[in-house]
Amino acid sequence: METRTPRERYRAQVQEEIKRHAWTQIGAAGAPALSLNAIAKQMGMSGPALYRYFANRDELIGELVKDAYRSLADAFREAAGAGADLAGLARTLRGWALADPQRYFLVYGTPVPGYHAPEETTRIASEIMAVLLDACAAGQAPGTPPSPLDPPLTEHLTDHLTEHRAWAGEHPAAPSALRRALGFWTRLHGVLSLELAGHFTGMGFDPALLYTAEAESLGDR
Amino acid sequence: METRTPRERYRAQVQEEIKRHAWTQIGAAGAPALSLNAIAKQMGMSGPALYRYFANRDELIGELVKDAYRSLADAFREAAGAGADLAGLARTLRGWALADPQRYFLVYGTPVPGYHAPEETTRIASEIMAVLLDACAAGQAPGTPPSPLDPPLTEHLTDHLTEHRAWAGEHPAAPSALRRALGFWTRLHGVLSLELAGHFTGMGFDPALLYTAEAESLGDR
DNA sequence: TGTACATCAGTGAACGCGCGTTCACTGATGTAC
DNA sequence: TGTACATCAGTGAACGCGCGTTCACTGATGTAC
Repeated sequence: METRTPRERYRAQVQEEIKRHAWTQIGAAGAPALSLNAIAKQMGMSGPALYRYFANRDELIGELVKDAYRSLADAFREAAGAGADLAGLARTLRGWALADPQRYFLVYGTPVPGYHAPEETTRIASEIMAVLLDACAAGQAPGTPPSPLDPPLTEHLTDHLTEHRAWAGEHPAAPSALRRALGFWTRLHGVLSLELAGHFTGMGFDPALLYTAEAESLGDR
Repeated sequence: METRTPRERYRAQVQEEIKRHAWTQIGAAGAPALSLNAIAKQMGMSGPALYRYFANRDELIGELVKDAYRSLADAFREAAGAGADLAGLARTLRGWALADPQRYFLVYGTPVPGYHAPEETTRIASEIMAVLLDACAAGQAPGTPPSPLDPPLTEHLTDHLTEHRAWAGEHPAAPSALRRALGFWTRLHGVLSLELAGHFTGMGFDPALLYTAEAESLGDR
């Protein structure tokens, strides 16, 4: 324990208080800094001109979010329409995310504090989930014995999934299929978000290998 | 295909151009909106007073990030010191994340565009990884046969992990232990970040159950 | 085909505001003799 | 113990800036007769 003068102690105290307030501030405002005027300037227009196209800044952001959701839903529908299985959907998700990391983060990244998703967003989200659930249920005939490759399903979790299937749009899939859909989402998102946030850079390591390994971990047959 | 007047087409075109520019802007600036003046006001001080404590805004943010990393490292070290296994570390991680979601997102959320992590941050990150690797290697005697519960390890991935172990600080762990550490990180982060970003809300579903199930998926013995 | 009118994209000035940061200062606290 | 000086936390004014947004306007384009 080093000796500290009263001044040094006081200084450290205020430093801590500043940090505490900074933390609460970060919670209040982490929204993407998006400037209408800067956009206008880049387009060679005056700022007010944008108001012909969007009522205000929030409406613009809302549109961006909706577009992002729609683009993923379209990619999923297209892949499923072409007969993609779970591994195919995994590749689709990765392609969509890598094509535009900012778009990915706008949907799955740090939530914007004030902003709350419009209804259409959640509607599109459940469409995406529906495509995924179809793929999880397909190829799994009723009564198929569980494979050791399947994501773990305790009795407790099985009950919980059976009771709470509203999120799945009451999709008539077995609990094991619901479990696989959840695993798809969380495991692949785990690799993707860490990769896109740069947490693997400097590791000299290829996240794509890990991603495909995780996709294979879902017990698709 | 609905009919559209030239005006409507033009309008839609410009709308798209605006959105395109908005996208590139979002990439340039998603940093947490943190105001020094607002902090000072909340503390009943004048703005310039803060410059007695931090050279500027960026230095303050850097300190917050470093504190966040340190707090997780401390939690991990403490848990490991108390003899926690992988499941225990998983609980530690979840506790740390839920205790302060903002802190979690500052470390693992959408990366701040301009900001680049100071060296100390990466040093702390590898300390955390070292604790995790110890836990992954413990209880797995050399030559232990692989369990079907283990995360999947293709030959290709095994080779890759064996070659690229710099990220693990040259930790003398078997590839299967390295693989488990990676799985720990990505799978738990996947559940956590989706949960904290609110992607499970309105699903009437308990993410904690999914989290523990994923923790069990790591084949800890 | 030509003319009168309506629509509407875009402009420029202006608003109030908060931002980060500098500067010269005041006044309390600590230090040296 | 008392006095002179140095240190340093905090203030208030000021800087230039960019923000979202409003308003009255201009001028080109489309529409109706």
